[in-house]
Amino acid sequence: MAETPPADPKSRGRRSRPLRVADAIKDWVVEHGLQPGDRLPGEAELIEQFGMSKGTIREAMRLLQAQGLVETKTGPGGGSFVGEVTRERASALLANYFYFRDVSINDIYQVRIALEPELAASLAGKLTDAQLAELEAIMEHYAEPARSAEEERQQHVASLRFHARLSDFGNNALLGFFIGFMAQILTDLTVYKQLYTAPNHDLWQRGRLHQIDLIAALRTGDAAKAHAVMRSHMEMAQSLMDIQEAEVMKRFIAE
Amino acid sequence: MAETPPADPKSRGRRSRPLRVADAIKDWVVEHGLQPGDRLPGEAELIEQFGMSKGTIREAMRLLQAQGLVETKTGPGGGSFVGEVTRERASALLANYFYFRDVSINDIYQVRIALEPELAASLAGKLTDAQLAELEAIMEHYAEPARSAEEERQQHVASLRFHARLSDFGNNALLGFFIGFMAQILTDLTVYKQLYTAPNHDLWQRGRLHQIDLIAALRTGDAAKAHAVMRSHMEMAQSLMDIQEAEVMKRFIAE
DNA sequence: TAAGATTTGTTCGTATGTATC
DNA sequence: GGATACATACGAACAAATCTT
Repeated sequence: MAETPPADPKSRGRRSRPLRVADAIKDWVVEHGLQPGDRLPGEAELIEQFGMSKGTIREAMRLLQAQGLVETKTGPGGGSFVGEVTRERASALLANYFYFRDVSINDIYQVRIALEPELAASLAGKLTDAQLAELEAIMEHYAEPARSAEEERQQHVASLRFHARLSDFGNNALLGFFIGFMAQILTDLTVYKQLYTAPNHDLWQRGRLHQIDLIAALRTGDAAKAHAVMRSHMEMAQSLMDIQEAEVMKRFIAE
Repeated sequence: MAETPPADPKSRGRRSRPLRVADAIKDWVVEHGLQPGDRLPGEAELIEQFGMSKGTIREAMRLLQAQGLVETKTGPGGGSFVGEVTRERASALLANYFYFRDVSINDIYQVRIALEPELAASLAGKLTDAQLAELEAIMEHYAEPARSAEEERQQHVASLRFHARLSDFGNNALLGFFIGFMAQILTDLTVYKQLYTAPNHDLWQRGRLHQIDLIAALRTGDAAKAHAVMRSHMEMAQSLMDIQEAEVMKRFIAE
């Protein structure tokens, strides 16, 4: 695991005890190659090992818990365990980074336009029938044009889920996370703000046709076609959002 | 800010007190629109406000500290302050997500190939003379071919810094973070493992020419050229790494 | 169902460390 | 250097959760 950078670089030597204990435990996990679910020493043992008080040890565990690196359970058989950082938590922690930074919808789409076609192309011909069926099932949520702002919003969330699922199907965890993260941000935004409140039959139809073409290209394994269709789809979505220069990501997320 | 998702979704109601306090403080920060550096209530005040013990409050602060959301200082005028999540910390937290997942060098390059040309194109004609000069200064670190494995490694780190700086110059914080994150991962990898240990004069020359062409295109504002050159550069780098199917990101990073 | 064992969760009082004035 | 205002750390006790019998 990576060392947590100190907030103040000059405070190298005078890091607090919980911080040092947390680092030591991380190193210990790495050196012993512990896997998610593996047990960590209990509070009592750590108190003895480090020669520190219970409170200090517990603060160290909270530091690790907030990062998703450990989970604790009470009761017999309980204790602290190595945790696998979930996608949700990683998204939440990363979203905090952008909280005080200005990220516009256009910024998000600049990245989506570059990444999503790449994903689509790499997935062409690689999806199972079950996966294709799942994508088609999601599309059923917007088989009919929306009749209200609320329905429009629900459909937009569903279409973002389409992209998030697609990103799960690849075998590139990095690409999958980046795409899923952006879908998550846009979803939160859709739910919180009154974005996408104007049902537009024409755009609905074109967006749906895009996805139908995309599924077809994915099924037949036409990577170039999948890339082109996804690119058109993204560009259309971007122009749709272009008006919305709202601020984005004005919330936190973490444990 | 975003709520920290519980490790176990079913444990909605029985979240521990430090967790609930941390969430309450986050909400309080958001609702009051506090900015980085703004003061949070002191321990004593929080103890009274929440009606909880000092230990519980402190554990809550550790949860927030690990996420980079607060910083604490001792002494008069000290206390807890709203913190801005640094790029380093966000990178570290995100790297933890990938610790137990397999991310290959090829995976990283699939994303780089999609993103870096996009960045280069969007920056064409937008850089100041000072920024261009800084990039050229970095290139000086590999003006001559490496004569040893160690020099080769240093040059590779420097060339990654080139890309990281370039990503800082854009005004898209999202794109900048993604690119900088990948450069960071590759840098750590270069330092830790014996990657890039075979000096290769031919590849060194081609890589350097790429960057010279890139600078020229950025200066003249030729977006298409910048895109193409960066794409070639990335593809060459990828083929260079292709042999290295080593596992990546086998370390943690956080506070 | 109930009791007991185990482990984390929480409190309180006190003392120490640290930075500012 | 001393006083002040904070966070930091310790220790003992008790509470709550959960597994086993």
